[in-house]
Amino acid sequence: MTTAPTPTRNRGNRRAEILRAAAELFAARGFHGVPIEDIGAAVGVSGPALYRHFAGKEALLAEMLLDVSSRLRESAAAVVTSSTGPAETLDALLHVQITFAIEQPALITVHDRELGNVPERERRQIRRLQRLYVEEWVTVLAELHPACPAARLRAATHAVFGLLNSTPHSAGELPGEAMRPLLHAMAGAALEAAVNAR
Amino acid sequence: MTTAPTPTRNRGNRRAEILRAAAELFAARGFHGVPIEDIGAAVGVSGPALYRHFAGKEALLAEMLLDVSSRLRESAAAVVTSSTGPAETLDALLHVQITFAIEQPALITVHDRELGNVPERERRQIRRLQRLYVEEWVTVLAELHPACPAARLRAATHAVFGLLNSTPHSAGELPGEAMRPLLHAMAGAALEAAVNAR
DNA sequence: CGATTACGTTAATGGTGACTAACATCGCGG
DNA sequence: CCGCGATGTTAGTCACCATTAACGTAATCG
Repeated sequence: MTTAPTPTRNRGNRRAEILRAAAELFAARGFHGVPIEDIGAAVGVSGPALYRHFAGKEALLAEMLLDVSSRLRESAAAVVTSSTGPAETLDALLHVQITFAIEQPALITVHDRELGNVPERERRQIRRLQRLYVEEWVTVLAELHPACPAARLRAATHAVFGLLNSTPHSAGELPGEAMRPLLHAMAGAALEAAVNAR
Repeated sequence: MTTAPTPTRNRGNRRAEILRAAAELFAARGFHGVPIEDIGAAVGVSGPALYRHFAGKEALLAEMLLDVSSRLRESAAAVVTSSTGPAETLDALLHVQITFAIEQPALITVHDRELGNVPERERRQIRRLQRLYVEEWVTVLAELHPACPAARLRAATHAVFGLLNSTPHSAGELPGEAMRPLLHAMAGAALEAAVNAR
């Protein structure tokens, strides 16, 4: 206990710690499979201490997913506004999503599994952010391939997300440094094919 | 008389019905999110009637996942043994997985989310089948591209599964008839790109 | 110094849900 | 006709778990 001279230095820290630990647990065992006591235990406090930081289990999940989806959406928006051309923008979007998938596999997993357990109100916000994120991709793709119908571009985008988010499954197969360019190449090729087929 | 008309026919029927309904529910709300009563209700019986057909909730899940993974593995094995060449085999494997993903999205979803809730014993069997299934893919890919390291092929295979299994997410976007060739083209291109490493 | 705030702790409490018991029904083979 | 196996039903039972109560402790601030 040598590292705690000032007990109050953990102001916003504990919250973040809890969110991180909960993400791992939810990803591994599912929202309903994780008792609140386990979340506490994972950060060194036990059980109902969580209620000092969150209104409840669902509120915790909601904040987690809202955070993820707004971070993704913001990154995408930033990339789009600061770009020089559609091809570069697409590359940058791929980079964003790949980085996220490789660095935060638990968050990605929870993000597309547990939306149904978020209370109605914030679920709508999250969905809105997700939709906006997808639309950033579709817009860029449409610029590159105006002839391709939007529905097809949307489906292709979802498929590419599936490809990139597979990272949690192939965790041990390849080192992260090899994974990144592999995913980039595969996703790029898949999009190219989606847009050209027939 | 081996074929009893009325009495024994419902036996296998009801079981299958339950498995089908449970798959939908598990896919939508997660294993722990579905009370056993809801499963019963979905097939018109109520609650504990399930125990006439399965040893328990986990046993039901186990049977479901075992069935999926052995069906996939068997289809793959059949395709491999009856094929004329590696390129055609790969096409046939793609066909198998795409058909499954499009026709049984709920099963696919549950299959890669809920393995953790299967009791140890049958979890091992399921994992074995999954591994064998992946190895069919890797073997064929290795024949086509002997220079590519197996680990890379495995990672690429998982990524392609992620792409193909994204179907549940992009459900409404495109009609199934358009979805099939799109997925095939994207997956093929992604594999091609994966294998042409730098 | 109080007092308030921030954070934890350990006991209830209440609801939910898996599983079991006790009790029908019904189609059949003897 | 009788027993019986297959299949359901409805009422427990018993754990588990989210949430709340009631109760410390320590630091900040007036």
